[in-house]
Amino acid sequence: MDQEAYVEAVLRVVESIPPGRVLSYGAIAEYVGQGGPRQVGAVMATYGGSVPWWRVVRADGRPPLCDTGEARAEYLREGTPLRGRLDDGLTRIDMAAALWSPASP
DNA sequence: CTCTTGACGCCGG
DNA sequence: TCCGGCGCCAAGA
Repeated sequence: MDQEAYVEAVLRVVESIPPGRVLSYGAIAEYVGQGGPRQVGAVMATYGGSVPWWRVVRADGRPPLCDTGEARAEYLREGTPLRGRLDDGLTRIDMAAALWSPASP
């Protein structure tokens, strides 16, 4: 699998994530079956601008570090399952409820 | 060829 | 919860 195919595979998965749900970098890498979480992150850093990047989160339920606050607004708008207080800037995602599986929509 | 770096992940302390 | 360390894979210096 060449670079372009890998990038497309990753973007395809990210675009297929329904509103209100999320996937972790690791989960995406696992589903694509190539590379690791860091590779997915690298793809997102370059081409993430054209996909719903806020639906891609860390395995521990935190949004990407690069998030400047836009993600939190999206979660509120889409009704993504969150945990804890939302006004403390530490928006965490309820992984158990929000994690989505590409294979079983 | 080696070393550093990164939108990561897991295990302690 | 926060912090640090180590593993991980690929790209760039």
